Amino acid sequence: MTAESVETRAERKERTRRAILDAALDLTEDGTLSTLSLRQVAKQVGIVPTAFYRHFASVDEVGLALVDESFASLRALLREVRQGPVDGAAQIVDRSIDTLVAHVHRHRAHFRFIARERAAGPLAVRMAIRHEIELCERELATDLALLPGTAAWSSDDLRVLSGLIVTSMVSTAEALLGAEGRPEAEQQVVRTARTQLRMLLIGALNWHSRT
Amino acid sequence: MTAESVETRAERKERTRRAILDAALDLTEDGTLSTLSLRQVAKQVGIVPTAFYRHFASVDEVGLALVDESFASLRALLREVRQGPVDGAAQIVDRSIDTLVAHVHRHRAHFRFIARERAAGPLAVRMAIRHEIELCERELATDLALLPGTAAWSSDDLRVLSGLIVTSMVSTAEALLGAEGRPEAEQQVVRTARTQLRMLLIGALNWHSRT
DNA sequence: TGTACATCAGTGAACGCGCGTTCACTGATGTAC
DNA sequence: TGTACATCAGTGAACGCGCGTTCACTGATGTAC
Repeated sequence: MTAESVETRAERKERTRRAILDAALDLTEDGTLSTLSLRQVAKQVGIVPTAFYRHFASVDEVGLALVDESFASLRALLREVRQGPVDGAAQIVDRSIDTLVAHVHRHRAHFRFIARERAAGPLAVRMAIRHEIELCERELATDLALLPGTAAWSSDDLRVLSGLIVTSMVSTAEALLGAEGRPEAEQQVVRTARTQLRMLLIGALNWHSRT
Repeated sequence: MTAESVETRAERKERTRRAILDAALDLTEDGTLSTLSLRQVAKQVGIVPTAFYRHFASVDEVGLALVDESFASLRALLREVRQGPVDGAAQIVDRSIDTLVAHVHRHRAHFRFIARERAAGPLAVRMAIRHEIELCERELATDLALLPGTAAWSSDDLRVLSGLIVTSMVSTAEALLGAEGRPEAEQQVVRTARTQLRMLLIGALNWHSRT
């Protein structure tokens, strides 16, 4: 047997695992994790239902793996935005939203999954998602502290602003998913998101002068 | 038979219908509408599964009825807030949030239901909820137009601000649900919500002077 | 290199269970006369 | 007021179906010698 024609047992196993994750992501598009059946997944993957157990102990465990995956790519996105130049507020806003839009396009299934399971998933999955979002808020708060103008802010205020921005971005992502396939609706969502973020930043810039 | 001991057939039927709605609301607490089975509901109500069909054609129809109910009480809330005096911004913020907190306490099950089904419910239910939230945004935009300082705003900007406020309130409601039974966590949510709304309003008040 | 054994991803039959939905029914409530 | 009939909320048996999970298995891949 030639070197390229073989696949080790571990590689085959990994391929099946991937296929299970992809199938779960795909089948979750209509319905939620808790309506997803192990047998449906197995059927789509092309294995017998019992073979599922070689990879995961339950469907919930697949959910947790998908949460990890989704946020791994989301954190990559945030790192990207963060490494950009710190120019004017308007540029930061535009760049952030453009990056978000591109990311939602590339990882639509993951975003859909998170949007659904965040509210309706199994308890363990909901907790995992909540935790990841909190991490995002905390990281953003750290970054905000480095911006000019926030030097005198309390850490509470930084967290509040960070939470507000994250909430707005999450709802923008959800709106983008809702506008799928309708470019004009998507453009409207983008315009709205831009204005929202700018309003937020103006509120923030005027914050301490007012309180 | 004495007049008070009897119940008309229509009254009995209405009572069973109510019991079905309550059971659905209760059983939906863990899981979502789509994992809720007609037989579970019937069992909790104390009727035989087939009797369910005398009241609803499907579980989804129960969901739509619950959406109606939830937003009926929510609109009553909004009317209440709206009829209050138009005093300072800080007072409006405090009053709005206090009213929201009280309402979430009184209608916890309904809010949970909406939070879940908004993201994960059957298509018809998701659409109904989205529509109701849009109505709220539109009504709020109309009210905002009457406030001093927004006279020169475009209707687009009014809608953006309104959307931002509604999004923030929805996420506050969700956070309140998550803080159930932990008063100190709830107080934290309330403080955060207050600061968020104030930041938003400061952004709004400085909006046209900056753009 | 060749052989003997271990590992383990995937198989397939079988199980008991709760599901939505059908159907013909019952008997109390309501109504027309 | 009394009677005869209509209505209709709730009954209960029955159906076929997909579900998660068990178990003993197979046979290709991996490893020790």
